Amino acid sequence: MLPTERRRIILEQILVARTIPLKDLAHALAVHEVTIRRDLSELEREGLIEVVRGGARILEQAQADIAYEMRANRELFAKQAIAKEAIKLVQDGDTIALDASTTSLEVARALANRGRVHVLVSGLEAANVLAASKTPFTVLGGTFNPVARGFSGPITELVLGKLHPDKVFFSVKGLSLKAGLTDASLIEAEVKTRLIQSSKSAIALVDHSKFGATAFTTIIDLQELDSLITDKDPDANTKKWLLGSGLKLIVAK
Amino acid sequence: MLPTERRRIILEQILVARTIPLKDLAHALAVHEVTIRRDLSELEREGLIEVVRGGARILEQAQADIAYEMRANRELFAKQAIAKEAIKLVQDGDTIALDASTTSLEVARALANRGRVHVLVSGLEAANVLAASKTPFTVLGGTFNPVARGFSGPITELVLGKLHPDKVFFSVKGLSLKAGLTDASLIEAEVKTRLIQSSKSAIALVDHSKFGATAFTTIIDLQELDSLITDKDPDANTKKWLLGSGLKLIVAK
DNA sequence: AAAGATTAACACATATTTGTTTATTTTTGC
DNA sequence: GCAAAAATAAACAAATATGTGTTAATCTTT
Repeated sequence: MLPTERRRIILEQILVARTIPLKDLAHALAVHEVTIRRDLSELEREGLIEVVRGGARILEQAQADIAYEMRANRELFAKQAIAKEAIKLVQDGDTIALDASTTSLEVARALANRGRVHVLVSGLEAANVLAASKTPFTVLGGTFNPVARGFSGPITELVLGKLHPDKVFFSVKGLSLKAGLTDASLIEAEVKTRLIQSSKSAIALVDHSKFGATAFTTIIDLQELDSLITDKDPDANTKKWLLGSGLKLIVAK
Repeated sequence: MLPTERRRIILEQILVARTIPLKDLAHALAVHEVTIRRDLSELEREGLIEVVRGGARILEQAQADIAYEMRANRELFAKQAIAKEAIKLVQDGDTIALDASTTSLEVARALANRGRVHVLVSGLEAANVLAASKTPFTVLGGTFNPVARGFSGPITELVLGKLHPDKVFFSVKGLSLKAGLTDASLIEAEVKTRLIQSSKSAIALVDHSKFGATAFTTIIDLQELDSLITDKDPDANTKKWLLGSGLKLIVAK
């Protein structure tokens, strides 16, 4: 195991437990206490945790970053498979809008260097990915939200009122029969709703871990959706409901 | 010399010469040809150059990135000194606008974690710096310009029409008696002009390497400027001209 | 075919990572 | 307060990884 990987695991552990004894880490990772101690100093130097006697604890200010990183890596394989299907829907000359989700980030990666498209992004990471490639893109603008690592708020709304992308790809926190497509934050959900309404075609990217989950607020009705891409077949009831609303269901393999 | 530094030098050489023989590099850097060869493979792997028989050549698509990096590092010390003076002008509760220049990037770094300010940025790098810190900020939005690594165009103008920051810090390409404050690109200059006009106070950041230079297009009249921060005393004539227009001249030491 | 360029294989020096041991500091129970 | 226990820090050593140069073999170009 690479030192980097070990440190990532340590961070994960600290994030869920908020505080963790050094001995537990040494035992769980089967390395010497001194090694863990050195890892913790390194993570402290990076400003992610605070070393305390007997172990370490999370720094409040680093929580958003770590949580984002974990979110981006969770079900990464599924997200990549979904992104691969997503870009099949993209045609030359299209203007593509992406929300600030980690699934859309994978779409941005897949879109990089594809050429002959213009991308509209609302997330900082997607902007960085596209800036490193040669894909032309426009940032929506707005106030930075450290949790979502995206831009939202009145400036974003202002810009969205003027733009009409051909296709919007977006992700959700939950997909359930009783609540539909839901998201965790009102402000982020508002951006998604606006994006969807201003675009000619809306495509939801929903990996299987979102099935059955209900988050805080509903984004849109299923009727407004054109396609839904996922990585596993949903259960029969959900499938029936999805297909019943007239959308195109794409299952990436 | 660190391998990284050697590779940076190689890139610089390739950028100016566009193509360079392997032997020249080996000789100039006083290392074995094999070492250069391995450096070149690494740079090729990173997508920055193409290895050809006898040496290497620049990849068109990487040119903007490398040029930006070089620009950001040129006169870095001067830029940092200027940024240090700049943040002395910032007061708690201020809304600060930054253009996409590499000097403003240093201001963003100096501003990070200062707290109690809201920053308005038009450059991607500054956004990344602020996102890593805890400083709240808003991105202007707009279409990404790979050369300036900033956002500009109609979307940016739209947003600027609505916002009125307390202070704007911006840099220029040239400062000369005959043309005033000038910049290289019309589109970028337009963003700067709008930024300056919408803000309550405009502060130019001009390191000494810009003295006497005239770039393509004039940004604003000196009269519209409140302060000018530089790192070396300009010549007597220029100084007289600057002070004569009623602005505050700050020389960082 | 000869010259030049590239690749591959090996060796050496240096840097990094990890564990062990020992000394020092901090905490805790009395 | 003091002594025992626990935690930390410092110094050293072994193992591994990385960077560099040498040599020899192979491939391109002219």
